[in-house]
Amino acid sequence: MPETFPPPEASRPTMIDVARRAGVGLGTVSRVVNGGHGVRDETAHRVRKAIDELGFQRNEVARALRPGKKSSSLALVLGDLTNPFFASIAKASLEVAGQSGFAVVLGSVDEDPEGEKRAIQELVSRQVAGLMIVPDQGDHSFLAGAGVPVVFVDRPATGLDADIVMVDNEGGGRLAAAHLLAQGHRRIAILLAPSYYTTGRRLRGYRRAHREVEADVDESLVIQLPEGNAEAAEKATREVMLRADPPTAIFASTNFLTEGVLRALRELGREPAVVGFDDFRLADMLPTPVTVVASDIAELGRSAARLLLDRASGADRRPPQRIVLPCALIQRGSGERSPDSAGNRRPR
Amino acid sequence: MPETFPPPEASRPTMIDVARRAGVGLGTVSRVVNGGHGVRDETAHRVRKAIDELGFQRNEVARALRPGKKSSSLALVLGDLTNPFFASIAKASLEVAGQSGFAVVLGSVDEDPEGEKRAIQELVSRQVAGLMIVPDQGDHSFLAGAGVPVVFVDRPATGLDADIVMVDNEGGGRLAAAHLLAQGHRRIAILLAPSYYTTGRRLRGYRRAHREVEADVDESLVIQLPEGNAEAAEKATREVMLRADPPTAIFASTNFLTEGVLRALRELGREPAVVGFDDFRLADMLPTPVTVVASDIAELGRSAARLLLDRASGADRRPPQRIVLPCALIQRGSGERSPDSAGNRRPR
DNA sequence: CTCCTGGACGGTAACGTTTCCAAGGACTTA
DNA sequence: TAAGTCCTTGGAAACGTTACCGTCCAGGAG
Repeated sequence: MPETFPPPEASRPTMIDVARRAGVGLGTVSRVVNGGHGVRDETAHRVRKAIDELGFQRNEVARALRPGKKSSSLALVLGDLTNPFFASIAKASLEVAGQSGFAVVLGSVDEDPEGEKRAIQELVSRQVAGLMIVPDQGDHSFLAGAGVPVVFVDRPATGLDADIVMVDNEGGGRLAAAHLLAQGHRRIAILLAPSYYTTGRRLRGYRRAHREVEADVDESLVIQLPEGNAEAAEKATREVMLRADPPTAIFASTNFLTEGVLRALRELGREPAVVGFDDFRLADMLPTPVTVVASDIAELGRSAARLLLDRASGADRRPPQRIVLPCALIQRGSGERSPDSAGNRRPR
Repeated sequence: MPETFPPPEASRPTMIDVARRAGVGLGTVSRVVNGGHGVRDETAHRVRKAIDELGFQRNEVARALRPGKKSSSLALVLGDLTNPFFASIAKASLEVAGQSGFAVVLGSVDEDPEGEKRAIQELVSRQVAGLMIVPDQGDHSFLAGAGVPVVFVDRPATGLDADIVMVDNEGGGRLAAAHLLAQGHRRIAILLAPSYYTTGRRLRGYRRAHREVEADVDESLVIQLPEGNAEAAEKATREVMLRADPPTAIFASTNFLTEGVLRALRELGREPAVVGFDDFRLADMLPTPVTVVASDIAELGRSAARLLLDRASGADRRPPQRIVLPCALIQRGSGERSPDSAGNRRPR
């Protein structure tokens, strides 16, 4: 016979069941579950025994219903998890939250900025204890009255005075450009993903590095891409390298962009110096290992989660914090090519 | 003066506030919010107006408190999000769930199998509507009475008769080995991560491919690694390649293992044929592009989420399903090296 | 011995929603 | 016209927990 699947709901035991079994009042069970202050040892023991026997587990939803009590979940709103950058943030924040018994609810936002707002409000309606947001531009003032602590990650947002954890983008951009300039490069293309706050800062660092050695920036080498993916970078690289006056070096301001640059260069058989922003897996295994400006992305996630947990618990009442993590240059080869070697060279 | 931060909680409006403002009863507001059946258009309109004016948003926690009503969240329990394999699953399931208005609560389990159990029970206590689990071995019978639908992803688990979505591991293993055998390879090492169900099946396919061409398997080339990471694979590869009778080809049964193999080979300057299981970013950009057996990982996540949503809504009452996705061979170069070229060759 | 104090515990009112039931009105049918 | 039916609506109970407010008892002080 066709058995019914799934099996019928077995209702889980509640505190009332525990109280009955232990022969105590409901309030006492609650006290035991929440740390057991003001309960005699012997009573507490009896309650704990009943809990074990029944396999009782507190219903977190009912708990979160009480006023003031937010649920023990943090929300994390970010873009494409397939991007190792976001994945690292997610993993790290998950770890920190988990250590404090907090779960993490994920909201992904590949779509419009309107989708981000919707996702955030959805999460707020789930009474999360705090929000970690990698904002995709746009105004976040609608969160002002939500009564939920917010930490922005990787980039700031307008309309809300909240904590933020980010990377020293300007310093990193400067580091990359300065490294190339120091080797004599004077025509350094920079590829920028559209409208990200971060890339704007990286560009600033790039300009500053030029100023510091009194080099001019050829504005035609500051390339704003229509999209932030590898394909756009590949196309742009192809175009700029085929110009009459190609750059001798390329600074890709994002890990995906770096990938696109490398693809285009392989196809063209050209080898300008290349520095990428953000490290990526296998960067050291490519035909020419890739020099990058890297930072501790995981720490970004960890700091955000820590900060948020402190805010949520009320332990931290300081004005909004601004945590900036340093960047470091990792030299692997692609960024150490001299300007002369940038010309046409057909490998293999 | 030091202003207090964060600002005091602004209590959000409830249905009761909406009812008062619209001059209707509480039940009517609920009906409107849930689709508005059985409410006169004019009344519904008045209620919606009040909702907009107050900026009301349903409290999902209170909603989930009602018996039978699970929260509109799915749980996803998996290992390291930093592994693109898991990240793809997470992203895809997030997308599908989001389209149905479901959030996804993440539980990560890098630790012991005991940690997995704890994480799962935590999520159950949050009244999630369903669980997607990438089980890390071990018995899952403790979920039998939980009354929550479960879908296992990528590998089965014991102790619970639930839906499962996975990849044709045996077929993929066979595909890889057969490809190498067809080119004359007869000494094909296979690297296996420890105790994963999946790698066991891949080994099976490897053996089957050998049987099909009546080739013997040299058992010393079936290498069980102590750990499933790149370092272990690197070490094992070094050892096996330095033996008197090294293999002419290597089949790495996992994306991380493939990476380790490649590192070791680069260091040794040897070039046996290499086939990896699971595609990975930049595989085509390496000095010798890497041939892999790939499957649609995102589809794994999508299927799991779809199945779970159907179960949760009660729309699907069939006995446990078993969805198996196919694998395909992607030839890029590393898997097409002939047995003769496997010898010592120091590139550049 | 009586009164008071304080710790331990039981009971109960919320929290915000959904759902069920009953009531009222309009309309149909005989 | 009376009875019945359907649609709309309001009200109240319930979900499982926490927090508050009593009550009870033991023990100490007067």
